[in-house]
Amino acid sequence: MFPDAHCELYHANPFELTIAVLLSAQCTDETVNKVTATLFEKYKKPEDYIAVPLEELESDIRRIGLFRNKAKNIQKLCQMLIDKYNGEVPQEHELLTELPGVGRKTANVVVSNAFGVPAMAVDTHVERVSKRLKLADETDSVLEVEKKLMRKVPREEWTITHHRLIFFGRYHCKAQSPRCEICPLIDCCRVGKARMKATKPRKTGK
DNA sequence: AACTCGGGGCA
DNA sequence: TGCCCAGAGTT
Repeated sequence: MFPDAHCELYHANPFELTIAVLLSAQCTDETVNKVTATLFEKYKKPEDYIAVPLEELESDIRRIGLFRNKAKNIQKLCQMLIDKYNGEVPQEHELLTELPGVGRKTANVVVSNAFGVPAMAVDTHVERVSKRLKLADETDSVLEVEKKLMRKVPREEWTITHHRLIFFGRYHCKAQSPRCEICPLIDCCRVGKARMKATKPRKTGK
């Protein structure tokens, strides 16, 4: 769907994408990819996830953080898909957020990457980068950041923009160790220059 | 707004 | 070892 998406899970079908994004909360994409690689071999449809005991599903995703909550949510989610949507993932954002474990960010990722609806998915990376680059105020909530980004970027580029910002935040403008010394956006940054000055003198014998 | 869940990755 | 991480739900 998005050939330059930074993460394998964005190339999955709507159902697998939903499961993968739900699993990705509070852990890195590399970890999720390792688990889903084998998980999607064993579980193909919603029926497959509820056909096994909860303990077995927990064990299958045990390497992911928060795995107990996530396993429980996945089984409830699959049951809801079967009961209400004929086993398919609904395409409406509002219906998606009614699913257990699916919040605003996950729903935005699903509608934009699986169904082609432009959306700005704001996670911690997008929030941090947006605030550093003055695309939003430091005290803005996640929702406020999302609105400001949508205002600044053309609608048809919302989806690819959140991919770019996530990639930039994950691999370059990191939370704890941003690579300010080689950053081309240093002049637009709220904290970059001050940070470089503060971390520069590494051998001041005081 | 603050708290909790939780194993993996990284310094 | 300690600390943080592609969030969501509850209080």
